[in-house]
Amino acid sequence: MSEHKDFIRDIIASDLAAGKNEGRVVTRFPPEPNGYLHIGHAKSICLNFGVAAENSGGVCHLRFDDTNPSKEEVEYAESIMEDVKWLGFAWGDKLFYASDYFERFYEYAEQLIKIELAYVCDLSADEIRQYRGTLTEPGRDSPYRSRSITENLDLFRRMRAGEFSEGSHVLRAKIDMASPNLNMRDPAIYRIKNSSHHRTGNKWCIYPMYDFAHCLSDAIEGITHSLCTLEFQDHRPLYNWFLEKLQTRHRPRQIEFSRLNLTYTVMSKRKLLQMVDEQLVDSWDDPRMLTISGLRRRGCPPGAIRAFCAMIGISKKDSRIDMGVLENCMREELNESAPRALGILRPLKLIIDNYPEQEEEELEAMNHPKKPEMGRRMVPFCRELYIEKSDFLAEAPRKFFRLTPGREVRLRFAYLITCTGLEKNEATGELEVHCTYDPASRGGTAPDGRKVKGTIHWVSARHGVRAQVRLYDRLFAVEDPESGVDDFKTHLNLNSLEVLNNCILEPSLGQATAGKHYQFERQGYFYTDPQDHKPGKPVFNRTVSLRDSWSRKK
RNA sequence: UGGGGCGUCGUCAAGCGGUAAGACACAGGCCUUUGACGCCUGCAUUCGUAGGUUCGAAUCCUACCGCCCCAGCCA
Repeated sequence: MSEHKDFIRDIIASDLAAGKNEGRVVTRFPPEPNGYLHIGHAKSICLNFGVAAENSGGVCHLRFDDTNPSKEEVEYAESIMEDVKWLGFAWGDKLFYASDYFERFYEYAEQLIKIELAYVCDLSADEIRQYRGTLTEPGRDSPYRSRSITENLDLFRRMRAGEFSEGSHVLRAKIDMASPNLNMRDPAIYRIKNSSHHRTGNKWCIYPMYDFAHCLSDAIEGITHSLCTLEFQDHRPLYNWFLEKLQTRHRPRQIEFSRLNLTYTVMSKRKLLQMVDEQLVDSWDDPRMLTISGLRRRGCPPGAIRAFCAMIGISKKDSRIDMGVLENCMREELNESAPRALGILRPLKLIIDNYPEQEEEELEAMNHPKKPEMGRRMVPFCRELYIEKSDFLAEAPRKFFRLTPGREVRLRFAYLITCTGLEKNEATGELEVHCTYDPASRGGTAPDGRKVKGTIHWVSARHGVRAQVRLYDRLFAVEDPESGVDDFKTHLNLNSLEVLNNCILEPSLGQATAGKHYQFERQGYFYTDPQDHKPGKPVFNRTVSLRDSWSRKK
């Protein structure tokens, strides 16, 4: 559990100390089911569910903010529930839908009309915009602003009854057309929409706007602290206005914090949707996407996302967090939990000239260098192996601790070998590295105790299994794809996906099941693709590479 | 030029009048059968700028500068 203190937790603690809300702490995570959740939502989920969990008796509701049927779908609602669960949070029986309150919202709206604080306006959308004024000029009252209560009630009821066409009428709050806060210039609170709703079907043809529905939903559920992002700061006066005028029993307190931004990616649902629609990525769960489902498919453990959210904190400052922070959280968790294995991404044949042609043996390997309880396994060894292309250099600098003619290295868990040269196989045209091994060094240490700095990984050519490995990189080539005048898509990293089809893995991985994490030693963390991987037909996604101070130095 | 916010290390972020936490990144070193992991060391005389109050200011006051959000019948 995060022990992090931030200004929101401070406020909640002091509200509690002041005896507010009868000591209750009730938060809510209120997604609109119009897209998939991304890591920005995870920040909010961790905050809301986290705050509830940290306070005894605290509760966090999951509430779908489904007031705009033209954008919402059950598919999205289902994915959202799956994602929240996967992240490790439980809402128990506190699952709500704003649409379940439609009748109550309607009653509240009539009440507002009866106290002369709402009116039906016949202006068109365009006219309303013109009447609203600008940032520096006040707006003008709508000619329909002074309709009588009876007339408003009649009109509003006929709106509900479906007597009017979309756009012809709207119910507005009567506040102040001269307010410096544009949200207070008689905002629309109900509009006519002839679309069928994913939960209420065709029961309604008028739907409440966010500003009206959200505060009331919070009040109905007895939310104590309504946490949202910075862009809603200007809506807070409106939020409070509705609750005060309607004299609701509960008066939740809205508190805003800054959204999450990460380098080399975009975060808005709109842009993610665009990437999916324009097939710049495969789908919402493309492992390159920072959607929860994309991260999951990539192999990011939920705990890494929680650790990340705890690490970045909560504040009101606009920020853009380095993608490296997220990657590091993945490494940190996977380092603890992922069993090790040997796998060659870009194979290069290695022939041990003094190893008998027909001989084979099994060598013991640890599944985790620091956790003996994770066990050991046997890996087959023979005369011909595959090693990583990048582990051989015909002409190497002094600091290159890998294979190069004349130099000795260790084959992980196996033997010390000395490279004798590189040759081209006349028959196959394949490049082959040749070496000799020291039979006395079985296991990887020489009896004479000589030091060998380099250790490389390998897979038996005779026993290894072929696999597809997908390497993912950041989706965008620049830190902030949204800055500047260009369309964000012009900054796409064209090499964000590399598919390797000739990878050779140690045989034990051939039978791995889908949805399993491994560390391929010296390379990174890999995850058997939940959809495409089958035992016998392995497909691995690279979740994140290992840190590599060697390549960074170069 | 209206209103609402925000400005502390490269990036996040503590600090709430008593003399700049921590994390990530970065740089060295140690360890090492993963150039991984781990461990150690270093890394803001300074808190957007300029004044002021005070024995004392990142914290209080004033002015200025910069960045973000708002003119949906989206959320």
